[in-house]
Amino acid sequence: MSRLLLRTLREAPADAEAASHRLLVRAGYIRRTSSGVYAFLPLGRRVLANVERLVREELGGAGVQEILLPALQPRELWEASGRISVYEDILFGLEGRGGRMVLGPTHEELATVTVSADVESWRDLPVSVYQVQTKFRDEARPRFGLLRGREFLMADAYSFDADEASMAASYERIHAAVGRVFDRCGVQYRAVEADSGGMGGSVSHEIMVPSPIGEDHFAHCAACGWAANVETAAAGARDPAADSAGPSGPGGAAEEMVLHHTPGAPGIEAVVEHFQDQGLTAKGMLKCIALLDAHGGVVLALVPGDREVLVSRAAPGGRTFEEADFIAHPELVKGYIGPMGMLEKGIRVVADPSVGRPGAWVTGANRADHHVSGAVAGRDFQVGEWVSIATISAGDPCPACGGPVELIRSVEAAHTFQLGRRYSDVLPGAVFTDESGAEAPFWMGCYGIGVSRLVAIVAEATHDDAGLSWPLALAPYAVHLISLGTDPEVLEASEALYGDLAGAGTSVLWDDRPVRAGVKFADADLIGIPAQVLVGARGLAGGVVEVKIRATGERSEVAPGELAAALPL
RNA sequence: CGGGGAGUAGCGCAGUGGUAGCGCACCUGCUUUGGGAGCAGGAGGUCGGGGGUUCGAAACCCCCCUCCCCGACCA
Repeated sequence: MSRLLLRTLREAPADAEAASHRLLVRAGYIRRTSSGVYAFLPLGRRVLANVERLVREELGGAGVQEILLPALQPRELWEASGRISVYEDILFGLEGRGGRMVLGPTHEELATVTVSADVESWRDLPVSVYQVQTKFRDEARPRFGLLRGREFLMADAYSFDADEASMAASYERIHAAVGRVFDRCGVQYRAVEADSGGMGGSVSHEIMVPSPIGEDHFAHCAACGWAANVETAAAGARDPAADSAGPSGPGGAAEEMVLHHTPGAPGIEAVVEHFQDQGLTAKGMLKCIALLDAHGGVVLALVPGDREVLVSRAAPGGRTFEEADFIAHPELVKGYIGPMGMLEKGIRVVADPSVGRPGAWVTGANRADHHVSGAVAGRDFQVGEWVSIATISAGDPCPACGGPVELIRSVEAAHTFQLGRRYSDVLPGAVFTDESGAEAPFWMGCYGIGVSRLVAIVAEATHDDAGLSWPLALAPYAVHLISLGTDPEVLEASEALYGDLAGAGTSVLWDDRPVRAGVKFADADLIGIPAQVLVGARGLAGGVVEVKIRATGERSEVAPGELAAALPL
């Protein structure tokens, strides 16, 4: 340890917010070099290598073959797959001699063309590959140290199959292997239904680790175990009485709609404020969101004012209106949209079932600075399609069993996708010859594990006030051997123990520094190696050394000869 | 991208126009030595960069860069 590139800090950098970030920096595992970019120092590198080892053992054990794709990718490949527009904002671009290049934010395109070059026949399938690679994403806001960086390490796997059923089987097998990586890290996690987002495909799951610093939420049903990311989970059918029970505000019992002048009040909050003395809450507002579907058609999505619209359900492949879209569609007045007459104008009106509850709504009047009250579905406006498009909230019924769901803050640790033919359909040569002799595109899956992120997740989950506390599987060393004092007898005994342990294949960090005991204790707790072995003159006089288990603080005294048996290895 | 804040020694910070400082860390010596020691001495700075105001700028003004926070966005 006296020669290790390591300096612990008593104070954390001011910019470190998360405990994992502060401690990893203080304990000398990582150091920031620019926003969202970190250097791994010797201790950090060893933890990272341990995550990689688990990944290799589990994915390799599931029959996935390790490859290494370039980080440097031709921009053309992204243009060919059509993902350039989705990823443009976060791509690091470069000018190269051979044309424009990008630093890969992910590797679906490259994996597809690389594997397809060597797979010609259905006889070669299924096949799957993985790599552990640095990804580059110019994140708008890097955060929490290793948790969200602009450069980070990911293990990404890709499966190739001849048909959909086979793809699903590969997906099951590899998804299970991904789960085992997390089992071995000792973190609590849950696989939840997820949105395919920019990746494409249909079925998708995220491995979510509950954490107070998580940036995502998932909905979870304790009764049946159903779980889904709130970005994809639609609220289940609710008791209409529950939704209409709240005050519906002005015009609640009106026979007809009433026009109100509501100057400068776009948005739910402003309108609720305007009518607050009449008891209006967001639940009594009808939220109307203008969307463009995948073909450029206008969709008006209706949900109660206290909910958000799930764009991926209301208009699959579509997006919300931007400024230019409002200019192109003057009948939709930004901030004052109402559903009245929209269906008749040929606009698709999609409403969440909860919009059909009894009672009237307050909503936009399709006229600047005006809202209406007393709007009733079926009487004052028509709905074309009833689809569950409202976000789920805590307490909503579970879509699977009807029990109440809870929302859990969490970190996305891995994400897996059944991609189908999203990439093989559009990239050149991503075909094989099937049993009938015809050319067919691959059925693919992809699987990403945030390797460097996992280091932060585990640090976050296992630390205490004194510092880090690694599970054995990820610890930079298994044993922290601490020599107390400079007594030659102590150093001699320490060196002998070091030799015994190392000889038996145990990784040992030996604190042979000529510093005071207190400094060593504090550093050892900060660094968080699972077992500490204390060698001091006091113990040696009685023929023993001390063992301290970092996670529990449990201490015991053993004879040096019996040390190996006393350690949790 | 919008709003807010911050850049002074490796880390944490003070410094309202007149010789650039403190704590931790670092180097030397002595004492100390089982939970972040004490004393003495020492080294380390383009005060983020550029321009301006001034006899004089770390400080005041302008531009730029970097970093952080809230939001928007996002496998």
